[in-house]
Amino acid sequence: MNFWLMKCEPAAYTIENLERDGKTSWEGVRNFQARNFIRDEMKEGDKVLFYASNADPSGVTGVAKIVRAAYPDKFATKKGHKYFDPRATPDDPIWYMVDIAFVEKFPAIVSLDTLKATRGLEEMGVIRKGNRLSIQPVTAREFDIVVKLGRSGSRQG
DNA sequence: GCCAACGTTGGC
DNA sequence: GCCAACGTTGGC
Repeated sequence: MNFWLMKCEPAAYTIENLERDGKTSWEGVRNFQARNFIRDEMKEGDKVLFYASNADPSGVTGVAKIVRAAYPDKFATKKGHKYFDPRATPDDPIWYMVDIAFVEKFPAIVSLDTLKATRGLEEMGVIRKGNRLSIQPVTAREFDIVVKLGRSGSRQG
């Protein structure tokens, strides 16, 4: 099983939205590195740290899981849609999406400050300056540390 | 809202 | 294939 961190701005979608919806599709990834993770490595059952970006504060708000592995991002071929990409065709969809389901919401956000201050998370991409990748792999150990922090409801770790 | 960092595009 | 310009991300 693989572990991931997926970013989303609260203005677009939150862990509360996911709790309400139960599951959702994750379309609109338009970065090749992130696309490759989705297409080649994400598998049903993989666990996801749900990260709120551009938030106050930014941080991990809960856990989700992959319930459907990569399939073509249908919005890429939908003319007029904001995710439309004229290069995408049914034969070569270019972009892929997955479905994720709600697992748990943390009692308090694990803020970026906390992630940066926590021993064992030094290698996480999300704490590195300038890393804008919206989908990042995390190790099982990093995943466990963040989930423990989240369940404890501690802001300081 | 600012702007640094970075990925992508396109002229050459 | 280089690299400047451009657009986007995302912390602050």
